[in-house]
Amino acid sequence: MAVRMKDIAEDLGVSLMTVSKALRNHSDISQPTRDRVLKRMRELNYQPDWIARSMVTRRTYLVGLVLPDLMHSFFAEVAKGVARKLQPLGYQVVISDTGEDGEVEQRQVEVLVNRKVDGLIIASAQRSGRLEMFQALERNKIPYVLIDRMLAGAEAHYVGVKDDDLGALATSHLIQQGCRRIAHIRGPAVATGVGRLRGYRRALARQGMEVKPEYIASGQYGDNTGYEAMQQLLQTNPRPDGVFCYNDPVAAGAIKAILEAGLRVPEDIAIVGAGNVHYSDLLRVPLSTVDQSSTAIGETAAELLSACMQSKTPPSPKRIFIPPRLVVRDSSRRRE
Amino acid sequence: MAVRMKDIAEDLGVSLMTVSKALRNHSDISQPTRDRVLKRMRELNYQPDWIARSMVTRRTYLVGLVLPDLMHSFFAEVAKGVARKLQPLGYQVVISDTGEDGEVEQRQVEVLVNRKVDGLIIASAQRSGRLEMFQALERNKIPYVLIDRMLAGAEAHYVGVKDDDLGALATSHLIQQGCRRIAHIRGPAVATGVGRLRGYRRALARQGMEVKPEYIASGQYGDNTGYEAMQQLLQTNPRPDGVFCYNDPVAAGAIKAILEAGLRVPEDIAIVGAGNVHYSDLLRVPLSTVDQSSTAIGETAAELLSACMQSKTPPSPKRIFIPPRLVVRDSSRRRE
DNA sequence: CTGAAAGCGCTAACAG
DNA sequence: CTGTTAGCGCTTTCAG
Repeated sequence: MAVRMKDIAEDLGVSLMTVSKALRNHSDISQPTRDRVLKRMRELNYQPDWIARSMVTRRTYLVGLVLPDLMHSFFAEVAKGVARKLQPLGYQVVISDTGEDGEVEQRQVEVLVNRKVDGLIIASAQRSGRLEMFQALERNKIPYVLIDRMLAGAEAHYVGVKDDDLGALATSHLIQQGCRRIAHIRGPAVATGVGRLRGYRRALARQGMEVKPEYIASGQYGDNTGYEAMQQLLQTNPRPDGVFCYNDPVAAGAIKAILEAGLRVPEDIAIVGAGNVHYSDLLRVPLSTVDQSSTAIGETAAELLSACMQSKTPPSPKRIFIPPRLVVRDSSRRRE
Repeated sequence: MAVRMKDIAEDLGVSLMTVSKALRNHSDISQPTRDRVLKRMRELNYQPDWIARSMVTRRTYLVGLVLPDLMHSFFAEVAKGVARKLQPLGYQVVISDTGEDGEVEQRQVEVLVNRKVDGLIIASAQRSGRLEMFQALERNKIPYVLIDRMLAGAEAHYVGVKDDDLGALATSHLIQQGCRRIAHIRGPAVATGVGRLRGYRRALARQGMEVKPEYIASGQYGDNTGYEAMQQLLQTNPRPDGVFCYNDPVAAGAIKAILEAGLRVPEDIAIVGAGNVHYSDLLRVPLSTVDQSSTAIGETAAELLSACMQSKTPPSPKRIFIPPRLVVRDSSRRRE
């Protein structure tokens, strides 16, 4: 069927080995022979069988990308960044959507490991402290890079923002806009959720403002949860005049709830999200948010992983922090 | 390193073949032996080496999913549907984002074919008439299913809506809402773009309404293009009172342009999009749209492909049409 | 510089 | 029912 090295070798009257070496630019082969072989390869449109090659080299040039939710455009953008960097190097990216479920994630990672991926990039849905999966990866010497969500205790490579800073940045902005009763719709119990909450607390504390428990509502990561959490916050008395939301979808849901209640954004309640999803600008009220440079995260993680896969000895864990960037749109603009 | 069949065989004092057969539930093996083998496999946590297996079976259990844009949540949803169906069958899905570029698509498909995927699901960015890629797939006997965008002339499996019907449905709805000057922001020159335009024309013709060339603006597939196309439409005189947009992102951009011009949606101009992206409900004006059952498309395509990959002889091309469903929200509601 | 030998881990085909 | 033989297409090792 397809052309094999053997065919080319016989065709040219050389040995199979000569062909193999010529293909891979091995040094111990004469220029004329190499040229002759390469020329014939091109003519016959020879394509190396990577399966056969993998069998002996034990490398697949497959990389797993494990994400909580592809529908969240933040992660779709990360995926683009990863693919853009890795494909030119000959890697194929296999995406796994875990649906923000730690158990599913563990199974998916196992599948990818059985698939013999050369490395993994993971935005983990593991609750903090659940390190088994990563320990297993280390035992098996499979290089991996965490993105977006750092795992306390994991001696792993990480690329993403410092969530404390992100939370503090968003919250401080609300304070500057004149908000005095600032609430937070918090995310899941992963690093991002926990860190942003911590940043929110830190910013309030720094201003000597009180952190009221009833002002911390539990959303998750989707717009429907933001909608519900906001309805709950609207019941408090006095109600908040500013809300920092875990992410943009949650913020979009929150805005919907506020408008339905007959209140105005930002006049009655100012809103800030996080993630800068690409449609933020098109929402009911254009959404203020904190940009995390999703594409850069993907690209940086890809570069880091590629370095790990190259080097024989695992490099010491690197943490690359991307500075969060405030993007002010209408949803929080109360002062000029 | 990892446990191999050979290890288990020696461990149990049977031949390698016995182990191999037991694993795959071959019939000619006694129940006791099978049990003994399987038990030991579990104990040693044996994982078959799929690369070695692929080498001889010539199947990789890899499926390529080729999409124009992962950021468009319609396609992200399709991807979820595909993965949900295919993963339980042991397939791994490899997603390729072509950026709506036919050339990139061709290269990506080539890469996937070299990767020896067992099959492909493609929402193609090829301009109509560009069939080479598909002919090559057929020559190589690689089963594939087209989704979302049918290709005229391709004798291929297809899952998606009839775009003519979709366009007619949206346009008729605008007519029913009392719009009399209906414009269209058209998409790229792929089946969806062409078909929706045709449906738009058909609906107008059926009502004896004139199709004015200046009412057909060329958007592409992103919100920025919708924004620009709408600005152009606003220059026409008289300006349209209803616009059917190629897809939801385009519609979102159009709404932005209208509001910025100081006009109201839907009172001055009613808008309908297509695709029912998940955030449609959260936009400036909640967006009326035509739902295409993205997840169902993904799942159905996956099932169809899986059938093709199973059967030895290629089944005759099947076309599965999913009925488009109108979702009316505020952006087009002018009458109760 | 070139090539022969050995084998990666598994399965298909057939022999006992 | 069990096992033997012969590869899949390639690379690694080592001898010419």
